[in-house]
Amino acid sequence: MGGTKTIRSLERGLTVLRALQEQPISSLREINRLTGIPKPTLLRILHTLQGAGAVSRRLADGHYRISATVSARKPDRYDRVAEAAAPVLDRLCQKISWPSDLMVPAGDHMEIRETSRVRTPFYTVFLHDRVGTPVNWMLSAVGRAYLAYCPEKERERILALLRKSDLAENRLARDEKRTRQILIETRDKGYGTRDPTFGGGAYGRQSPDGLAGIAMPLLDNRRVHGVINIIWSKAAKTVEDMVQDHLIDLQNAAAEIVASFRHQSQTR
Amino acid sequence: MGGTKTIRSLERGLTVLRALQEQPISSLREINRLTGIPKPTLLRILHTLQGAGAVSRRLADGHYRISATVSARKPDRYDRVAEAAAPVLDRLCQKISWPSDLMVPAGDHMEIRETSRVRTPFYTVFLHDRVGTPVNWMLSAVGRAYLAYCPEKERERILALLRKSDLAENRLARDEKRTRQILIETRDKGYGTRDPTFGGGAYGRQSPDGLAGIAMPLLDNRRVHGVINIIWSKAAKTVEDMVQDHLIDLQNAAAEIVASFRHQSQTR
DNA sequence: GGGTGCGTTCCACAGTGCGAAACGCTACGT
DNA sequence: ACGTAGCGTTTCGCACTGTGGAACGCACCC
Repeated sequence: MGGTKTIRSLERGLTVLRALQEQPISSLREINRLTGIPKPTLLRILHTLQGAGAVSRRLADGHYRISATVSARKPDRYDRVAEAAAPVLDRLCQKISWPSDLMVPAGDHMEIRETSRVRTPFYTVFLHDRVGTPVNWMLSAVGRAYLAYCPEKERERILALLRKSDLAENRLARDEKRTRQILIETRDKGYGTRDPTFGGGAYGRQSPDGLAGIAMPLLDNRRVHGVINIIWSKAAKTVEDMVQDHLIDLQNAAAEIVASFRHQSQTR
Repeated sequence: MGGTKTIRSLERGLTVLRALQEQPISSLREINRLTGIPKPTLLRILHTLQGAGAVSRRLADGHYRISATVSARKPDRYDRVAEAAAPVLDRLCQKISWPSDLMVPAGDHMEIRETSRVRTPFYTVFLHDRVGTPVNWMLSAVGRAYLAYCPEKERERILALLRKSDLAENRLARDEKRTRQILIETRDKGYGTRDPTFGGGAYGRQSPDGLAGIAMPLLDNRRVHGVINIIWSKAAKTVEDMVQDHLIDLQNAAAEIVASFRHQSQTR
């Protein structure tokens, strides 16, 4: 056992992996606390693990995330989507300068799981929302895109949940006719847009965020793994112009995410 | 990405892990071929991985085996048992000088999945059989122990299979009454023993191996994960003496294997 | 008994990993 | 607006760790 020499740097690398298995998303500081390894060394280790595809970084806050192909416990389904989405959203943001989010269902709201908001030059505009921020189903571009494309059974379950809600922003769910029409329109266009009255977030936000967005489902064989969007200052550009210029990019991004997600699933 | 330095030794360690994920049981030579890393370096890496619990060695031939807690694809159920059994069988062999096997079901026969045969001083006596060697169900100590303790449904399935067989050594399965009696006796004793006519192996072996054995199921909550035995030269010791001296050790070993196997399963 | 294929050990050298300290950036508080 | 605290990142010189060719030991096979 301890007879021949062991390689310290490798031991420490594995220590980091084990720490990340217990806490799958961690900041540098947390990994440092967990492992006791000095931060400069950790940085080198994490760089190496990243190069080997064993960890990736969350765009939103730079936290380190263990890759699904390494993690021992089976990861949350949406974590795997987030991992696949991160590099694609990053590239998209480099290209079009406006940021994107990945949103996933979370009960009576959607929530942000990944975002390239910090990667845009104008990022101060987008600071309100972080990973985990709840977003309304019925009024948001992302919610509408999801509902329009998800399987009927799932849609019914979500709508039933919303109908029970007393919140003003969920009231629309009770108007079955208008709901249906909105979803049909969404499918016709091929992307989701905000309700004109919607100012971002969920559970009634104080002040509107002044943003606009278009949203596209991550459609994979009739299942929807989440939604990605493009968001921008309402003042800077009309929805029509954005669609004209970049809908195709959003579509490509969605396709790419789904493809790499499916590839990753195969290996497992 | 490549901006900051990466740690070569860690990269290579991960390379080895990936190689082992593709080929979960490999000799040093094979890993060398797969990775291109020189053998002395590999030895150090594998030592380190072993110390971290990421790989273990097969007793039988020293091959390296990726640990179930690291392997990306879900491992064969019995591979996990073998991994848990290896160190226990090793210790047992150190203690009592006679070797053991771990046997698992494999259709119309059982098969050796792990063994401490090479670890005993007298190991030339036991060289006939290796990992993968088939062993008869009805006549062997291990087969009888398994059948005596496995769930009834499974037992019926196996016996039905054997009744269809035309081989001489499976004929006993058609004698329902005697079969039942043998299993009852086995349960009464608490361990399996060979049929007096049995000379080892399966599918009719040329010459009897001159060994005797006692066998104990790896019983876990009504499921049987396999069987372990102790084998020795028939000439050296009677079954009674062996039971007297070491049945308790065999029982302890079985319990220990099941415990560590369950622990390992929890983590996953 | 010589040959072959592997695993393992040795050892001298060079490059690699190391971490304290300094730096930069953002968020907060006042 | 300014100061402070908390993190992530970069620097840099030193020590030591990882490296791999060569030699060894051991089974196994002609």
